[in-house]
Amino acid sequence: MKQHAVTYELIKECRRSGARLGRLHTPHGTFETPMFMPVGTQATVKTLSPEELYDMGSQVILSNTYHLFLRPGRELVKKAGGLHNFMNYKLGMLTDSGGFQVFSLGALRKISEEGVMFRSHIDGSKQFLSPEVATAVQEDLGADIAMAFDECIPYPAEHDYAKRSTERTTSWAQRCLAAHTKEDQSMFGTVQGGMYPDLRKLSAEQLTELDFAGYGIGGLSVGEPKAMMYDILGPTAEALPKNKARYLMGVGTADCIVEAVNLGVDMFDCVFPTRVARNGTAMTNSGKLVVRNAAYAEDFEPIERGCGCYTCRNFSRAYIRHLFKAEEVFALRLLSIHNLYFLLDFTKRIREAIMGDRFPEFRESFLKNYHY
RNA sequence: GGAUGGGUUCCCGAGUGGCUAAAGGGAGCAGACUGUAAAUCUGCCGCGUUUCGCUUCGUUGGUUCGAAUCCAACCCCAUCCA
Repeated sequence: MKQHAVTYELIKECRRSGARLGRLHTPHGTFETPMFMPVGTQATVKTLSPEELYDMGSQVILSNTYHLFLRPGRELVKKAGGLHNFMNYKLGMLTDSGGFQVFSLGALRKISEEGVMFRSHIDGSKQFLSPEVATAVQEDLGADIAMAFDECIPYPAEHDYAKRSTERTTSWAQRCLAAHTKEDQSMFGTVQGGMYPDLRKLSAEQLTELDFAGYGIGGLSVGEPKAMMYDILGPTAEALPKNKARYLMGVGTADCIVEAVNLGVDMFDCVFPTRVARNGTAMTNSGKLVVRNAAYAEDFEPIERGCGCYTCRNFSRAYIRHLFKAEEVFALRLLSIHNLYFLLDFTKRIREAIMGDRFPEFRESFLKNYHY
């Protein structure tokens, strides 16, 4: 077994659920799990400064290989001294491999065993991403964690296709590891397998053998019912080694996070809080609140009473709604701050609950009060 | 006082005899958003008992099988002339 630059330390397991309390040791610090990672696709968490992220308790953040590869390009980021220097974020960083773009840019791409041909959504030019290219680009970007290049398939998908795709993800994972040389960076593999338990199990086993530093669970929350996601997630997480971090990719919302923690997941990322914020929706302990709606025109309460975020400490629903109606950019910032704070604080409360041996109670009371 | 242009659904604005409850935009209202092609997208937007009925295009009256569209008078608005 090789020495990884990023390691997971299991601190405590909940005795009445799958929840785990842990620490992620990285070249840029040690971080606590379960953890939510804000997404900064293009080397910026949209609308926010690094200082604002630190203030809300942000630990590891995400950036995206595909997007930075297209613009500004790997050479430029490398010349800048890597992503940390380029965007001046001093804590943990993870780059997604571009595997999700294989899914989300479905109309603009062609997959082969060798890799994926993309038609750039920016200028239409042809671009090629393979396990080797994605790994090399991620080494140039220099995040603490690089993700193996995978294929994220849509839901629904035929078993036959899911099987071939899962096998491809495994062979791509091998190629990624073989190509990876950067010593102060670790690589996580990504489990696929669609909504098929047999494929999930196979994928988890094959990737575990490859001894990645941690494991992403991909291909979930792509449109399937939540119950199905949990059904797949539980066994998948269980099939992964206990001494490695488990990262449910692309999730999400508070209810999904608490359920996934319950099933043994340690890390999360999602565009949901920031995207939804820019579209006028706030996340709260009782579910979403569309602050843009007329109901809040004269509501001078904060988004959520008792919330410690900058937005809630200083501004009312009525004010934020006004900013949205007037299309003022401050509105986007205020809700982005609140939503990220909410999830970061939420995972903190989850950690405290696990530590205090009351995670099942925490989960139950949270879900009871939460409206979808 | 005279001349010309004009008054269209919350606003702007198209429409000049039937295919018009009336284009398009704005405003308003609501919904969606889960490893970011997203400060985006979608729907509603005269009223109602909603595959049908009713009311509406400055006002009143008229022509016509049929009028926002044609005619008359009147009331407003804009510009110009006195």
